[in-house]
Amino acid sequence: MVQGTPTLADVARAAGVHKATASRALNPHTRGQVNAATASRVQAAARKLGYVPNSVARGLRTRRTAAVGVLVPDLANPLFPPIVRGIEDRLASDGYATLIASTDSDDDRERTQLAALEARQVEGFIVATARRSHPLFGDAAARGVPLVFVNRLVDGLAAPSVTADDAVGVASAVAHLVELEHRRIGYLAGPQDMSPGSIRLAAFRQAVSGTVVECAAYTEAAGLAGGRRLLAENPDVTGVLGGNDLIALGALEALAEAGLRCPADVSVIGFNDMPFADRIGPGLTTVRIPHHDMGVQAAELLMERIREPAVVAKKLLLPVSLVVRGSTAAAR
Amino acid sequence: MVQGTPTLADVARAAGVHKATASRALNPHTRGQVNAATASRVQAAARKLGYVPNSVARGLRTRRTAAVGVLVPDLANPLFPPIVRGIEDRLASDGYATLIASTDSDDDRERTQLAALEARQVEGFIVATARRSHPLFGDAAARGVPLVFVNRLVDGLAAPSVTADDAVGVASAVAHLVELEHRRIGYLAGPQDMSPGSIRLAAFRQAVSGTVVECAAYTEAAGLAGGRRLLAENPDVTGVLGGNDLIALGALEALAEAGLRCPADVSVIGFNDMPFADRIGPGLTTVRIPHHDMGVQAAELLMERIREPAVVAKKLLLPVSLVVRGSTAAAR
DNA sequence: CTGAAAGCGCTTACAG
DNA sequence: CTGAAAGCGCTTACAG
Repeated sequence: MVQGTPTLADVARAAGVHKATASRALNPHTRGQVNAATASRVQAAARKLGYVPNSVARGLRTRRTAAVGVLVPDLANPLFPPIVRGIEDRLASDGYATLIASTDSDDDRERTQLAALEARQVEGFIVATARRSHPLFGDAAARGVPLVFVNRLVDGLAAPSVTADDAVGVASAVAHLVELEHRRIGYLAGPQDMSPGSIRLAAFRQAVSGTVVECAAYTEAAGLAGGRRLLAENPDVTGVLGGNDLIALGALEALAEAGLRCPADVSVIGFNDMPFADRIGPGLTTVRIPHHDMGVQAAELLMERIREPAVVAKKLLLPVSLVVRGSTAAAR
Repeated sequence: MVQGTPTLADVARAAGVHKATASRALNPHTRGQVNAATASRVQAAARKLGYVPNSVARGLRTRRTAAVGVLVPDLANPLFPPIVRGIEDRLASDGYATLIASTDSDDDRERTQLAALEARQVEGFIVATARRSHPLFGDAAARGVPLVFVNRLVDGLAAPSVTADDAVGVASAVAHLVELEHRRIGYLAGPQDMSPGSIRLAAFRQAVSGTVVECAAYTEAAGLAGGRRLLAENPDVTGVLGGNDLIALGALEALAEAGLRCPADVSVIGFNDMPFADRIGPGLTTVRIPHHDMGVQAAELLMERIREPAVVAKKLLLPVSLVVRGSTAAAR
């Protein structure tokens, strides 16, 4: 009598075969090794008993858990959910599970979470938390842990990555402002210790000469503080580019504080096209990055890496597009 | 010579003890059974080798994987990330991993994802996808799978759950409109096959008599369609309550289409206080639910359930609060 | 306090 | 084509 969840041994007994045979009959890869009649007998027994293979046992035996760890700074940050959703979709299509961990960009939590997920024998990681100089992930890569970075790059590390084409994004945002005859353009840069911050800033400097203020974080609060500083340093500015949408939102607040209207007095552009950017203020003009697809591609790259660890690491730059909304208008 | 990741056997060899002893020395629960000197020798060896226990092997042996499955309709829906973040935080503090799956409220995907996570031997589920009548989860509960519902209830199921106090939320929203002297109030109800939809609608009906339009989904598009219908049926309406924030956003669009201003002509209230509700339109007045805490409490309840499966199921109603912003004003 | 053995549920060379 | 055996890396009664 079978009780609890049935095991392979139960199925084998019910079908009158050895459990090795039952295993072969049930696994699509090995089904060909089994007599067709036997195989269907086993399958019938499995169905009848409601047998579901125990993934933990299989994972221990095969050393393949079909699970992947995803490290994000904060799942509640609107940038990440669509990326994670893309990851999840791609992984699920290969039967892989998504283990998610928010690190709050805290070194200790990062280390702990990475270790905990490694202990669970995940087959690889998708990392959205990396700073430009980040020994933790350099070490992991060196240890041979399959790793793909998404929306982030680590300096000097030849690991696969999927990022948006930040440089083109900034260039097209600046071009848009220039076309609207803005001549005094300010940039509220994001933190320079993460790759998007430095890449976008470099692109801004290459595109135009303007006042640059570095914000302490990719947050509204930091954008507000940065916006105040920008207006203090350069009160005549007519166009402001934010390092991301949240910084741009903070900039909108700084403008309002200063009694300036957007876009009548000052145009503002964000970056990322986060959810509801179209509904905020006059509608935020921003650079759209393909969030969901970034997740999908990152998962795809990781699957490749897991299959072929030796293959050369690809760095994917996904195309961006400027989305023009109400926050930009001709210079006054 | 040890190569690859060290196992318990490697540690035992290095410390000159049997692996059973090594296991006991390394596990806080059993450390007391081991001579203190031996224990520290083992721990030193483990540290030196960089030993990390293999969770998969442990899980197979102990039947406890320290992993939990979380089922959401769509992680990219702004309602869920803060809840999931709360879940994750609470689970991580007990060393539990969070396995996340988006189901798109599709029956097949739900079934598949549930089965896949069960096959991975997760110890329980937190379910945010449940409809009021949902045999899948009724069956799972009957099978003895530990289950906690969050933001959703299943009719007639005595499973633990964490929901916001929807009835009080709607009552306070209506009271706010009434206080502002609104007399013609409309309600854009969410889908009635999910518990928040029916609970909120019942609360609305109890609070006031007004025009009710049922929206097909908790989306902006459905809110727009519903808003149009509401204005067609009741052009004099001065106060609109949305079944959630997204529906309220759609209502704002419907008003704009009809040439009505918010709040000058019509006041609008949402539900949930999703991220950036304060930045949308005139600032959305809405009922705040404690997203993060709902996640934390749901995880807490699940941990209890896993520890004590027989204990009576608690249903937690978390307090809500009306957040008054620019989208509501005195009736014209 | 420690060791030897069994076993969690699978898969997979190895024989036959 | 099928079976018997070993083993993935742990934990835990059972002896001693």
